[in-house]
Amino acid sequence: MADREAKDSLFGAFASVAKALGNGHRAEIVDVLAQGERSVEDLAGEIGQSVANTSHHLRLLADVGLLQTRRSGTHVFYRLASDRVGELWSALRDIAVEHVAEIKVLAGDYLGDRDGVEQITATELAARIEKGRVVVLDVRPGDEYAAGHITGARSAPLEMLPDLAGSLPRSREIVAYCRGPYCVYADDAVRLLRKRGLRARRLDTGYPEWRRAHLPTEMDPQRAEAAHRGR
Amino acid sequence: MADREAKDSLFGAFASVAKALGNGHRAEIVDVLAQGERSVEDLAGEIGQSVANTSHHLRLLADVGLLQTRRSGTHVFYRLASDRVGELWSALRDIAVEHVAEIKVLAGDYLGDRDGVEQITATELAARIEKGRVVVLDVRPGDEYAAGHITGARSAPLEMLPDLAGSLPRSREIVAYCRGPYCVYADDAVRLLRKRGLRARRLDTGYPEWRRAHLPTEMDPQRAEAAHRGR
DNA sequence: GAACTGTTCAAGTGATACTTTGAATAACGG
DNA sequence: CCGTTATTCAAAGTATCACTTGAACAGTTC
Repeated sequence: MADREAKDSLFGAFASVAKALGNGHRAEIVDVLAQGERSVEDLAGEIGQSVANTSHHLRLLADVGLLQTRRSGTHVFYRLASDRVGELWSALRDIAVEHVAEIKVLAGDYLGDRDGVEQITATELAARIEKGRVVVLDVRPGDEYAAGHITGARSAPLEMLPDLAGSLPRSREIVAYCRGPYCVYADDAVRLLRKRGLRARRLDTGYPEWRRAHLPTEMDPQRAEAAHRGR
Repeated sequence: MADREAKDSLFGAFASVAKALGNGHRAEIVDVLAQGERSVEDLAGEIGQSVANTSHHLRLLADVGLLQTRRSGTHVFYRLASDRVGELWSALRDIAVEHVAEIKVLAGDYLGDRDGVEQITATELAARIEKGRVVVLDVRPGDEYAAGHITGARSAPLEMLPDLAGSLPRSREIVAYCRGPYCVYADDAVRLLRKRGLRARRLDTGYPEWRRAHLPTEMDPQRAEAAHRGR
């Protein structure tokens, strides 16, 4: 059939998008960008690569349409092209966990022992927030909190958590959350808090999943205004 | 940080799943398997590759956990590891279309001119079926129909459509569907039927999407029994 | 055991992927 | 305009990997 060639080209184009995600560093970039936009320099630090190399990977992702850019002064900010890209990444990650036995081992190596770190689902947490019976801690870096967080959550970056721990109520349950299911911040936070005798659990997912599920979020007033102007 | 290495390994493993989808032939295989299980030989014909090469690609997909196999006599049947894999593929395809301008061109090259091929959404079709005001035609090959189809649909493989066309009511609207949005069968069917003066449209997606949306489906009684035994 | 189907192996082929380097470009502050 | 800072580009280095084929091998059925 003469269509063969056209069909191969079409499916080759579909595949090129998958190929863009088929590299560990680029996967990590997408994972970080699911939190919100970031500068090249920022991302380079986050993934432990040179700026030039990071820029290279970013360009590749942008070329297949997964990322978009915005220039602000001397900085260039990259962001996911749409929420659907974040969903795609989540789906890929979940399927990998579900079907690749090896990943459970690797996740264990990275996250450390999760014994003693109890989890809570997003729907359950949402219900508890409604009833006002829980303190929610956002343990991501401060600027990620400012860019958007679970409504009512308090910012508690890991470095500041030891200082904050004293002011937390012993009577109420504490739930920490961070970037996603494969982010260590919340685990570290829960371990620290439990060591101090507080009742702490972690959200089983992270902020991007929460937001995409249309659960209540809010952002730093300044940011909200800026985002509004950007529309 | 010592975690760097562990993190790279973890994200590398996530990326390996994406890499498996990052090849045109493998993408096509997944697309075909979304209709139901297939033998190696069958798939080789479908994607226009040698059996050896197809087996190779299938093994790669199975190794990252996206496919599973079943042996029946001398044949080995491959299938998607779960519905979620089909969803992942759909999501990838949709994002590619949404963000890669080039794909619209390639799709046009493959599908031909879609002028005159009106579409109908799944929800709209479901509503019309309820009211009994529409004839639904499954224009995929007969065995795909047997493996599962839209409830009430009539099997009308493209080769047999010219013979069947005469028996279709001129008073009612006809909707043809096939494997998915990038499958040409339904387009060809609609063009043929319209040429004969019938009112025909195509479903904008395909059978896999319909089933995953939990809209009503049924299967060949024999198949249903076999599937039941397999549980 | 003959026929059929699928897998594996070894080998050929061709190229691609990733990273670094150094220079170029762009925007800003003064 | 100039120096500074941030990012991108082009090129080269490095390593290796991806894809396909043909033939041998293995499991199943008749």
